[in-house]
Amino acid sequence: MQKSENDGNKEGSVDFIRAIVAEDISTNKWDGKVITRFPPEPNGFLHIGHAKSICLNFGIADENSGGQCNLRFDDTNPVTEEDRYVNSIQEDVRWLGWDWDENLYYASDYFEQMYDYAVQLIEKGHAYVCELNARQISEYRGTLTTPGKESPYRNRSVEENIDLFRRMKDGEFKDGSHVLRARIDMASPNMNLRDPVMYRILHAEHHRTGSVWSIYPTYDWAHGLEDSIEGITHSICTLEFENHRPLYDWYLDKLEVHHPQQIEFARLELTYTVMSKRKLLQLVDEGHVNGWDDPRMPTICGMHRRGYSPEAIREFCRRIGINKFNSTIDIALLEHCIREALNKTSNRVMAVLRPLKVVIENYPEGEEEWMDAVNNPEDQSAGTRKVPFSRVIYIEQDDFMEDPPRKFFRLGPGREVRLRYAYFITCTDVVKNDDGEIVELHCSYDPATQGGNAPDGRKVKSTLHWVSASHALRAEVRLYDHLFTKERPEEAKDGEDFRSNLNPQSLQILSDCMVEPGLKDAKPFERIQFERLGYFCIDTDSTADRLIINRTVTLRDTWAKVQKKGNKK
RNA sequence: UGGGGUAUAGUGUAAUGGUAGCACGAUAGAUUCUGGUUCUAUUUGUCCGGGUUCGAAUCCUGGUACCCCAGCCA
Repeated sequence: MQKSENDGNKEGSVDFIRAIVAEDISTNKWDGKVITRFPPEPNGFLHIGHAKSICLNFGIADENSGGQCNLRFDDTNPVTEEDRYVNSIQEDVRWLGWDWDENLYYASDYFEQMYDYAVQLIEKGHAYVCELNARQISEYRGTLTTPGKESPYRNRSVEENIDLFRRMKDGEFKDGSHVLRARIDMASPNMNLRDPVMYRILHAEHHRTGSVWSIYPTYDWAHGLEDSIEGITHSICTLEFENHRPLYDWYLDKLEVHHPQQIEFARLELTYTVMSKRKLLQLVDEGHVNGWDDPRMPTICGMHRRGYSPEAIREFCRRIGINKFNSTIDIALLEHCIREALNKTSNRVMAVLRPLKVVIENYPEGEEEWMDAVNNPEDQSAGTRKVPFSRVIYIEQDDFMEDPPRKFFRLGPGREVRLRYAYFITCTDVVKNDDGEIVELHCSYDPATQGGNAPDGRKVKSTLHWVSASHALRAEVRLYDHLFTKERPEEAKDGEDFRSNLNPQSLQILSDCMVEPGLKDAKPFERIQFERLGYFCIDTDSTADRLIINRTVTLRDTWAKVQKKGNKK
């Protein structure tokens, strides 16, 4: 995984972060070491945006000899964090293909040391206990254009601060009554430097430390320390923390401890979806989707269930690059990456989503043949299989038109097409019900075309997939489309929000699908291609007697495009 | 009206003073027992204005636009 040879351009072209790392190695800045970290807060599920960060941090560690990437849970806020998130995050990172070896850490492991650091700062006169309430602190902070006011508690003695801080820790005070603040500059143009809060009182049960602490460090105080304690060399984070860097610098300098280099990059945005934890949570809570692992969600577990492969996600993260400005990636690139990966790796199967019965009248009743079919034309080693053929089969409703337009190559009255791996058939009759709907086709077959080739060399314009009626397995297939109808779901009318752009057709359930019998023992998460339709994945809801299958993504479909264009005219 | 960032085809990303390239998308064609895959071709770009230079996406200068910051969230 050396060098992301960014898409065929000159070798050695790397993103600006990797360039910094390479430079630091060549100058021996950190004794040639590279230690990064992925620091999620265990209060939610990982999504594709996190994958970008994961691939960056673990990727850089992986590409450099002796590199190391820590998985560190930033668990400084007990009221939102839970063990189940710790578990799912580890699962997702591992599934994506990364390994933190022994380097699994928790911010809460450092609570004692952070407390000592805070005492040091107090002793040096750099921190004080403030008894202003939250609203007052906010008022005293001033605004973007006007300086703040100093807290009346700002000039307490060191002794008094030490005593008060200890009592905060010992649980003597109520939530919100006291905070520990850094003593910096209430007039700083950078709001983060206007005496930021370091500790707040929270009588809450922490998922790891239980009730031993009644004060908890804020992110801004804790995060730089965590990196410092772990000896992180390159602390990679997202753009919004750029404004916080001077504060982290200040803490680390006052403490005179190891000082990592922070580098900021832009978070991932994707068209037709939302990425913020808050919005994703809302989708789940309000039932717009069926949980965090709903295959429509951009969560890692959702994409896993949908049928995405880790390789495809990693390739996507490699291709989107790293930058310092907000950009929105076209979801078509993600879809391209999954098609590219699955084309090479997934076995082909025939399945009919919307069955149309076809009776081959000159084929002997009660007879069956097992046709040879190639499992994966892109991979010889995948071998072949046998597919049963008989007198009554199903084809796709879309593959027949009674009055076909010029560009429709498939079956129509009097037309001849090939049944993949089977025979050429010609439509001889169309059977309709009382409502005029087509319910059945009668066809004849040419015995000489067994296997799918005509000895006389005649061609057909199209090849259809099919299943034998008496052999086929029934299945429920879930078709997914973009979760939102707009490229940028946030762009909603006045008084409405992103939910107004939800796509009512993002999930379509087909319950009478027919698939090859070979899928009998398919297991959840198994990925396959249904020929001519798309890539699919066995869903976790699947049981021994009920096959449930997700459509990951369609195949590229030029016929659909032709149709669309026709409709517009 | 404060501070911190950023600007290259439709989208994303290269090019650190020397031919603006690549990918995705779109379009056209070839091949094909998947209207898939593969292959070929076409299309569109340096935010704007000055300056330095033989030569500027790159350096200087003046604008413009967008993003972030006023949680005891991370």
